[in-house]
Amino acid sequence: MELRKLLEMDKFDNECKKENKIECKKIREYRSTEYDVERNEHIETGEYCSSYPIVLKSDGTVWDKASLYIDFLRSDRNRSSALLRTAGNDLLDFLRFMEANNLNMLHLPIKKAQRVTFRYRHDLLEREKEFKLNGHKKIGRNTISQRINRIVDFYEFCIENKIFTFTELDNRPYTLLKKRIYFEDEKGFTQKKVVRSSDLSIPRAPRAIQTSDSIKDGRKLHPLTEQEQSIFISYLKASNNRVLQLICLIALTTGARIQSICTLRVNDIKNMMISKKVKGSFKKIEIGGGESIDNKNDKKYIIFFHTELLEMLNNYINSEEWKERSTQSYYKNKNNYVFLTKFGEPFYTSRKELEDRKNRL
DNA sequence: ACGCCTTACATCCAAGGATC
DNA sequence: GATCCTTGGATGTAAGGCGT
Repeated sequence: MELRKLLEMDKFDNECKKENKIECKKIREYRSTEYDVERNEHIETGEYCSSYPIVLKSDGTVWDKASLYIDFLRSDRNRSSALLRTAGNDLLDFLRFMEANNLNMLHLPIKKAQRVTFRYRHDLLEREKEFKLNGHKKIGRNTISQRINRIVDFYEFCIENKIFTFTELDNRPYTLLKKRIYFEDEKGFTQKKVVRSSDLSIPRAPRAIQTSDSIKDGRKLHPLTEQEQSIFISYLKASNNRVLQLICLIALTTGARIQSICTLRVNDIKNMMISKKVKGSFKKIEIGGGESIDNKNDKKYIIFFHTELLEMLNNYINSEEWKERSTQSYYKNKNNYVFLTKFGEPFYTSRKELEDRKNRL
Protein backbone atom coordinates (compact mmCIF):
# COMPACT_ATOMS: atom_id res chain seq x y z
CA MET A 1 0.00 0.00 0.00
CA GLU A 2 1.19 3.46 -0.84
CA LEU A 3 2.40 5.69 1.93
CA ARG A 4 -0.22 8.29 1.08
CA LYS A 5 -3.05 5.94 1.83
CA LEU A 6 -1.52 4.92 5.13
CA LEU A 7 -1.15 8.54 6.16
CA GLU A 8 -4.77 9.21 5.32
CA MET A 9 -5.74 6.21 7.35
CA ASP A 10 -3.77 7.46 10.36
CA LYS A 11 -5.62 10.74 10.20
CA PHE A 12 -8.91 8.87 10.11
CA ASP A 13 -7.72 6.68 12.99
CA ASN A 14 -7.15 9.68 15.22
CA GLU A 15 -10.55 11.13 14.42
CA CYS A 16 -12.28 7.89 15.34
CA LYS A 17 -10.34 6.90 18.46
CA LYS A 18 -12.76 8.60 20.86
CA GLU A 19 -15.54 6.06 20.46
CA ASN A 20 -15.08 2.46 21.37
CA LYS A 21 -17.49 0.45 19.35
CA ILE A 22 -17.06 -1.76 16.34
CA GLU A 23 -18.73 -0.11 13.42
CA CYS A 24 -18.73 0.62 9.73
CA LYS A 25 -18.25 4.32 9.02
CA LYS A 26 -18.81 6.01 5.73
CA ILE A 27 -16.82 8.57 3.76
CA ARG A 28 -19.12 10.64 1.57
CA GLU A 29 -18.14 11.73 -1.95
CA TYR A 30 -14.87 9.78 -1.94
CA ARG A 31 -12.42 10.75 -4.67
CA SER A 32 -9.07 9.01 -4.76
CA THR A 33 -5.95 11.13 -5.29
CA GLU A 34 -2.32 10.52 -6.09
CA TYR A 35 0.51 12.59 -4.77
CA ASP A 36 2.71 14.28 -7.38
CA VAL A 37 6.11 14.82 -5.75
CA GLU A 38 7.47 17.22 -8.39
CA ARG A 39 4.49 19.52 -8.30
CA ASN A 40 3.86 18.90 -4.59
CA GLU A 41 0.13 18.47 -5.01
CA HIS A 42 -2.58 15.86 -4.89
CA ILE A 43 -4.04 14.94 -8.24
CA GLU A 44 -7.38 13.23 -8.56
CA THR A 45 -7.25 9.90 -10.33
CA GLY A 46 -10.83 10.28 -11.47
CA GLU A 47 -12.00 7.36 -9.37
CA TYR A 48 -15.16 8.22 -7.47
CA CYS A 49 -17.41 6.64 -4.87
CA SER A 50 -20.59 8.24 -3.59
CA SER A 51 -19.92 6.53 -0.28
CA TYR A 52 -16.95 4.57 0.93
CA PRO A 53 -17.03 2.30 4.00
CA ILE A 54 -14.37 2.09 6.70
CA VAL A 55 -14.54 -0.73 9.25
CA LEU A 56 -13.51 0.30 12.76
CA LYS A 57 -12.29 -1.99 15.51
CA SER A 58 -13.52 -1.64 19.10
CA ASP A 59 -10.50 0.50 20.00
CA GLY A 60 -11.62 2.97 17.33
CA THR A 61 -8.80 2.26 14.90
CA VAL A 62 -9.32 1.37 11.27
CA TRP A 63 -9.25 -2.34 10.48
CA ASP A 64 -6.46 -2.10 7.95
CA LYS A 65 -6.97 -5.48 6.25
CA ALA A 66 -10.63 -4.66 5.66
CA SER A 67 -9.68 -1.31 4.16
CA LEU A 68 -7.17 -2.92 1.83
CA TYR A 69 -9.77 -5.44 0.74
CA ILE A 70 -12.47 -2.82 0.20
CA ASP A 71 -10.09 -0.67 -1.77
CA PHE A 72 -9.18 -3.71 -3.85
CA LEU A 73 -12.89 -4.28 -4.60
CA ARG A 74 -13.20 -0.67 -5.70
CA SER A 75 -10.01 -0.28 -7.71
CA ASP A 76 -9.29 -3.74 -9.11
CA ARG A 77 -12.80 -5.11 -9.44
CA ASN A 78 -14.45 -1.75 -10.04
CA ARG A 79 -17.38 -2.48 -7.71
CA SER A 80 -20.20 -0.06 -6.93
CA SER A 81 -20.31 1.82 -3.66
CA ALA A 82 -23.42 -0.19 -2.74
CA LEU A 83 -21.38 -3.36 -2.94
CA LEU A 84 -18.55 -1.83 -0.94
CA ARG A 85 -21.10 -1.07 1.75
CA THR A 86 -22.41 -4.63 1.75
CA ALA A 87 -18.85 -5.99 1.89
CA GLY A 88 -18.05 -3.58 4.73
CA ASN A 89 -21.03 -4.86 6.70
CA ASP A 90 -20.05 -8.47 6.05
CA LEU A 91 -16.54 -7.86 7.34
CA LEU A 92 -17.98 -5.92 10.28
CA ASP A 93 -20.01 -8.94 11.32
CA PHE A 94 -16.92 -11.15 11.15
CA LEU A 95 -14.92 -8.62 13.18
CA ARG A 96 -17.62 -8.47 15.86
CA PHE A 97 -17.56 -12.24 16.08
CA MET A 98 -13.78 -12.34 16.41
CA GLU A 99 -13.66 -9.63 19.06
CA ALA A 100 -16.50 -11.15 21.05
CA ASN A 101 -14.71 -14.50 21.11
CA ASN A 102 -11.22 -13.13 21.48
CA LEU A 103 -10.04 -14.63 18.20
CA ASN A 104 -8.03 -13.34 15.30
CA MET A 105 -7.89 -14.26 11.64
CA LEU A 106 -4.89 -16.52 12.18
CA HIS A 107 -6.43 -18.62 14.91
CA LEU A 108 -6.12 -21.87 12.98
CA PRO A 109 -5.50 -24.84 15.30
CA ILE A 110 -5.26 -28.43 14.10
CA LYS A 111 -8.85 -29.24 14.94
CA LYS A 112 -10.92 -27.89 12.09
CA ALA A 113 -13.96 -27.04 14.19
CA GLN A 114 -11.84 -24.78 16.39
CA ARG A 115 -10.46 -22.66 13.56
CA VAL A 116 -11.78 -19.13 13.48
CA THR A 117 -13.45 -19.53 10.11
CA PHE A 118 -15.30 -22.70 11.05
CA ARG A 119 -16.35 -21.22 14.37
CA TYR A 120 -17.70 -18.19 12.53
CA ARG A 121 -19.61 -20.45 10.18
CA HIS A 122 -21.05 -22.30 13.16
CA ASP A 123 -21.95 -18.99 14.80
CA LEU A 124 -23.83 -17.82 11.70
CA LEU A 125 -25.84 -21.03 11.56
CA GLU A 126 -26.62 -20.77 15.27
CA ARG A 127 -27.82 -17.20 14.86
CA GLU A 128 -30.08 -18.16 12.02
CA LYS A 129 -31.53 -20.98 14.13
CA GLU A 130 -31.93 -18.74 17.16
CA PHE A 131 -34.06 -16.22 15.30
CA LYS A 132 -36.02 -18.90 13.56
CA LEU A 133 -36.99 -20.40 16.91
CA ASN A 134 -37.99 -17.02 18.31
CA GLY A 135 -40.18 -16.40 15.32
CA HIS A 136 -38.77 -13.01 14.36
CA LYS A 137 -36.44 -12.83 11.43
CA LYS A 138 -33.12 -11.24 12.09
CA ILE A 139 -30.55 -13.12 10.07
CA GLY A 140 -31.64 -15.22 7.16
CA ARG A 141 -30.17 -18.05 5.18
CA ASN A 142 -29.23 -15.91 2.20
CA THR A 143 -27.38 -13.47 4.41
CA ILE A 144 -25.29 -16.06 6.21
CA SER A 145 -24.53 -17.64 2.88
CA GLN A 146 -23.27 -14.32 1.59
CA ARG A 147 -21.34 -13.59 4.81
CA ILE A 148 -19.33 -16.78 4.76
CA ASN A 149 -18.56 -16.47 1.06
CA ARG A 150 -17.30 -12.93 1.60
CA ILE A 151 -14.94 -14.16 4.31
CA VAL A 152 -13.49 -16.79 1.97
CA ASP A 153 -12.94 -14.12 -0.67
CA PHE A 154 -11.37 -11.88 1.98
CA TYR A 155 -8.90 -14.62 3.03
CA GLU A 156 -8.15 -15.34 -0.62
CA PHE A 157 -7.33 -11.67 -1.10
CA CYS A 158 -5.08 -11.62 1.98
CA ILE A 159 -3.18 -14.71 0.90
CA GLU A 160 -2.90 -13.57 -2.72
CA ASN A 161 -1.46 -10.22 -1.63
CA LYS A 162 0.85 -11.79 0.95
CA ILE A 163 -0.84 -10.07 3.87
CA PHE A 164 -0.40 -13.44 5.56
CA THR A 165 2.73 -15.46 4.99
CA PHE A 166 2.60 -19.21 4.72
CA THR A 167 4.38 -19.67 8.02
CA GLU A 168 1.67 -17.67 9.74
CA LEU A 169 -1.02 -19.95 8.40
CA ASP A 170 -0.72 -23.03 10.62
CA ASN A 171 -3.62 -24.76 9.00
CA ARG A 172 -5.98 -23.92 6.23
CA PRO A 173 -8.80 -21.52 7.10
CA TYR A 174 -10.90 -23.48 4.57
CA THR A 175 -10.44 -25.79 1.62
CA LEU A 176 -11.32 -24.59 -1.84
CA LEU A 177 -13.49 -27.03 -3.73
CA LYS A 178 -14.62 -27.39 -7.27
CA LYS A 179 -18.29 -28.20 -7.45
CA ARG A 180 -19.97 -29.53 -10.54
CA ILE A 181 -23.30 -27.90 -11.17
CA TYR A 182 -26.00 -28.67 -13.68
CA PHE A 183 -28.32 -26.08 -15.14
CA GLU A 184 -30.64 -25.59 -18.08
CA ASP A 185 -29.48 -23.16 -20.76
CA GLU A 186 -31.88 -20.94 -22.73
CA LYS A 187 -32.41 -23.70 -25.29
CA GLY A 188 -33.42 -26.16 -22.62
CA PHE A 189 -30.27 -28.26 -22.73
CA THR A 190 -28.72 -29.39 -19.48
CA GLN A 191 -25.30 -27.90 -19.08
CA LYS A 192 -22.56 -28.89 -16.68
CA LYS A 193 -20.32 -26.27 -15.13
CA VAL A 194 -17.57 -26.33 -12.53
CA VAL A 195 -17.75 -23.51 -10.01
CA ARG A 196 -15.41 -22.46 -7.24
CA SER A 197 -16.66 -23.16 -3.75
CA SER A 198 -15.28 -24.08 -0.35
CA ASP A 199 -15.97 -26.35 2.58
CA LEU A 200 -17.25 -23.29 4.44
CA SER A 201 -20.03 -22.33 2.05
CA ILE A 202 -23.63 -22.50 3.20
CA PRO A 203 -26.31 -23.22 0.60
CA ARG A 204 -28.90 -20.53 0.01
CA ALA A 205 -32.58 -20.80 0.87
CA PRO A 206 -34.76 -22.15 -1.92
CA ARG A 207 -36.86 -19.52 -3.66
CA ALA A 208 -40.15 -18.67 -2.02
CA ILE A 209 -43.24 -20.07 -3.66
CA GLN A 210 -45.42 -17.38 -5.20
CA THR A 211 -48.92 -17.21 -3.80
CA SER A 212 -51.78 -16.25 -6.07
CA ASP A 213 -52.80 -13.10 -4.18
CA SER A 214 -49.44 -11.43 -4.26
CA ILE A 215 -47.16 -9.81 -6.78
CA LYS A 216 -43.56 -10.92 -6.61
CA ASP A 217 -41.35 -7.87 -6.67
CA GLY A 218 -38.34 -8.47 -4.50
CA ARG A 219 -40.80 -9.16 -1.72
CA LYS A 220 -44.38 -10.26 -1.89
CA LEU A 221 -46.69 -7.32 -2.54
CA HIS A 222 -50.44 -7.24 -2.09
CA PRO A 223 -52.55 -4.85 -4.18
CA LEU A 224 -54.86 -2.63 -2.12
CA THR A 225 -58.50 -3.64 -2.15
CA GLU A 226 -61.03 -1.05 -3.32
CA GLN A 227 -62.02 -0.37 0.27
CA GLU A 228 -58.40 0.10 1.29
CA GLN A 229 -57.93 2.46 -1.64
CA SER A 230 -60.86 4.67 -0.63
CA ILE A 231 -59.66 4.85 2.99
CA PHE A 232 -56.23 5.75 1.70
CA ILE A 233 -57.61 8.49 -0.54
CA SER A 234 -59.67 10.03 2.25
CA TYR A 235 -56.52 10.35 4.38
CA LEU A 236 -54.63 11.68 1.40
CA LYS A 237 -57.20 14.41 0.84
CA ALA A 238 -56.81 15.51 4.45
CA SER A 239 -53.06 15.89 4.06
CA ASN A 240 -51.65 19.36 3.54
CA ASN A 241 -48.47 17.97 2.06
CA ARG A 242 -48.75 18.54 -1.68
CA VAL A 243 -45.68 16.48 -2.54
CA LEU A 244 -47.00 13.46 -0.64
CA GLN A 245 -50.41 13.83 -2.29
CA LEU A 246 -48.94 13.96 -5.78
CA ILE A 247 -46.53 11.07 -5.20
CA CYS A 248 -49.36 8.90 -3.89
CA LEU A 249 -51.67 9.94 -6.72
CA ILE A 250 -49.10 8.91 -9.30
CA ALA A 251 -48.52 5.63 -7.49
CA LEU A 252 -52.24 4.86 -7.29
CA THR A 253 -53.10 5.81 -10.86
CA THR A 254 -50.03 4.56 -12.73
CA GLY A 255 -48.75 1.74 -10.52
CA ALA A 256 -45.23 3.12 -10.78
CA ARG A 257 -42.73 2.33 -8.04
CA ILE A 258 -41.60 5.03 -5.63
CA GLN A 259 -38.14 4.83 -7.20
CA SER A 260 -39.54 5.83 -10.61
CA ILE A 261 -41.86 8.49 -9.20
CA CYS A 262 -39.15 10.15 -7.17
CA THR A 263 -36.68 10.20 -10.05
CA LEU A 264 -39.19 11.95 -12.35
CA ARG A 265 -37.67 15.12 -13.78
CA VAL A 266 -39.21 18.42 -14.83
CA ASN A 267 -38.45 17.78 -18.50
CA ASP A 268 -40.30 14.46 -18.35
CA ILE A 269 -43.46 16.34 -17.37
CA LYS A 270 -42.86 19.04 -19.99
CA ASN A 271 -42.24 16.46 -22.72
CA MET A 272 -45.36 14.53 -21.80
CA MET A 273 -47.40 17.74 -21.84
CA ILE A 274 -46.55 18.30 -25.51
CA SER A 275 -46.67 14.64 -26.56
CA LYS A 276 -49.57 12.92 -28.32
CA LYS A 277 -52.40 11.35 -26.36
CA VAL A 278 -52.56 7.56 -26.26
CA LYS A 279 -55.32 5.19 -25.15
CA GLY A 280 -57.88 8.03 -24.84
CA SER A 281 -56.70 10.59 -22.31
CA PHE A 282 -53.30 9.24 -21.36
CA LYS A 283 -49.74 10.22 -22.17
CA LYS A 284 -46.92 7.71 -22.04
CA ILE A 285 -43.35 7.78 -20.85
CA GLU A 286 -40.55 5.22 -21.02
CA ILE A 287 -38.63 4.45 -17.86
CA GLY A 288 -35.57 2.32 -17.02
CA GLY A 289 -33.12 0.96 -19.56
CA GLY A 290 -30.93 4.04 -19.59
CA GLU A 291 -33.86 6.52 -19.67
CA SER A 292 -33.62 9.36 -17.16
CA ILE A 293 -36.26 7.84 -14.89
CA ASP A 294 -35.08 4.85 -12.88
CA ASN A 295 -36.81 1.51 -12.70
CA LYS A 296 -35.97 -1.49 -10.57
CA ASN A 297 -32.91 -3.25 -12.02
CA ASP A 298 -33.04 -0.61 -14.74
CA LYS A 299 -35.70 -2.56 -16.61
CA LYS A 300 -37.39 -0.86 -19.53
CA TYR A 301 -41.06 -0.16 -18.94
CA ILE A 302 -43.78 2.23 -20.11
CA ILE A 303 -46.05 4.07 -17.69
CA PHE A 304 -49.21 5.98 -18.56
CA PHE A 305 -50.17 9.32 -17.00
CA HIS A 306 -53.72 10.61 -17.14
CA THR A 307 -53.86 14.13 -18.60
CA GLU A 308 -55.59 15.46 -15.46
CA LEU A 309 -52.74 14.16 -13.33
CA LEU A 310 -50.21 15.70 -15.71
CA GLU A 311 -51.98 19.02 -15.38
CA MET A 312 -51.62 18.85 -11.58
CA LEU A 313 -47.94 18.00 -11.89
CA ASN A 314 -47.38 20.81 -14.34
CA ASN A 315 -49.02 23.23 -11.92
CA TYR A 316 -46.77 21.96 -9.17
CA ILE A 317 -43.50 22.43 -11.05
CA ASN A 318 -44.55 26.01 -11.77
CA SER A 319 -45.52 26.69 -8.15
CA GLU A 320 -43.72 28.90 -5.63
CA GLU A 321 -43.16 25.88 -3.40
CA TRP A 322 -41.29 24.01 -6.13
CA LYS A 323 -39.16 27.06 -7.01
CA GLU A 324 -38.29 27.56 -3.36
CA ARG A 325 -37.19 23.94 -3.00
CA SER A 326 -35.31 23.77 -6.27
CA THR A 327 -33.14 26.79 -5.46
CA GLN A 328 -31.69 24.83 -2.51
CA SER A 329 -31.06 21.72 -4.56
CA TYR A 330 -28.21 20.22 -6.56
CA TYR A 331 -29.74 20.72 -10.01
CA LYS A 332 -31.42 24.13 -9.40
CA ASN A 333 -33.37 24.82 -12.60
CA LYS A 334 -31.43 22.39 -14.80
CA ASN A 335 -33.98 19.61 -15.39
CA ASN A 336 -34.47 19.09 -11.68
CA TYR A 337 -36.47 16.39 -9.93
CA VAL A 338 -40.20 17.03 -9.75
CA PHE A 339 -40.21 16.04 -6.09
CA LEU A 340 -37.81 17.57 -3.59
CA THR A 341 -37.88 17.80 0.20
CA LYS A 342 -38.25 21.22 1.77
CA PHE A 343 -34.46 21.31 2.07
CA GLY A 344 -34.10 20.64 -1.65
CA GLU A 345 -33.01 17.03 -1.32
CA PRO A 346 -34.38 14.43 -3.73
CA PHE A 347 -36.36 11.60 -2.13
CA TYR A 348 -34.44 9.13 -4.20
CA THR A 349 -31.03 9.66 -5.75
CA SER A 350 -31.22 8.58 -9.38
CA ARG A 351 -28.57 6.69 -11.29
CA LYS A 352 -28.32 9.77 -13.47
CA GLU A 353 -27.47 11.95 -10.48
CA LEU A 354 -24.72 9.60 -9.33
CA GLU A 355 -23.29 9.84 -12.83
CA ASP A 356 -23.64 13.64 -12.90
CA ARG A 357 -22.02 14.05 -9.51
CA LYS A 358 -19.13 11.84 -10.60
CA ASN A 359 -18.61 14.06 -13.64
CA ARG A 360 -19.42 17.15 -11.57
CA LEU A 361 -22.10 18.35 -13.94
C1' DA B 1 -27.29 -25.08 -9.21
C1' DC B 2 -23.73 -21.76 -7.19
C1' DG B 3 -21.55 -17.39 -6.25
C1' DC B 4 -21.40 -12.63 -6.74
C1' DC B 5 -23.53 -8.29 -7.02
C1' DT B 6 -27.39 -5.04 -6.80
C1' DT B 7 -31.01 -3.11 -4.56
C1' DA B 8 -35.69 -2.82 -1.99
C1' DC B 9 -37.21 -2.05 2.25
C1' DA B 10 -37.41 -2.30 7.50
C1' DT B 11 -35.64 -0.43 11.47
C1' DC B 12 -32.80 2.35 14.16
C1' DC B 13 -30.83 6.83 15.26
C1' DA B 14 -29.83 11.70 15.65
C1' DA B 15 -30.87 16.45 14.74
C1' DG B 16 -34.02 19.94 14.61
C1' DG B 17 -38.70 21.71 15.10
C1' DA B 18 -43.11 22.07 17.48
C1' DT B 19 -45.71 22.29 21.59
C1' DC B 20 -46.77 22.80 26.08
C1' DG C 1 -36.61 24.03 28.60
C1' DA C 2 -38.45 19.35 28.74
C1' DT C 3 -40.69 16.31 25.87
C1' DC C 4 -42.67 14.73 21.80
C1' DC C 5 -42.69 14.52 16.83
C1' DT C 6 -40.79 14.73 12.14
C1' DT C 7 -37.53 13.84 9.11
C1' DG C 8 -33.49 12.43 6.76
C1' DG C 9 -29.89 9.48 7.03
C1' DA C 10 -27.44 5.26 8.65
C1' DT C 11 -27.56 0.57 9.19
C1' DG C 12 -28.92 -4.05 8.38
C1' DT C 13 -31.42 -7.94 6.00
C1' DA C 14 -32.46 -10.64 2.27
C1' DA C 15 -34.55 -11.30 -2.38
C1' DG C 16 -33.59 -11.38 -7.18
C1' DG C 17 -30.72 -10.91 -11.37
C1' DC C 18 -27.04 -12.55 -13.86
C1' DG C 19 -23.14 -15.05 -15.47
C1' DT C 20 -21.23 -19.45 -15.24
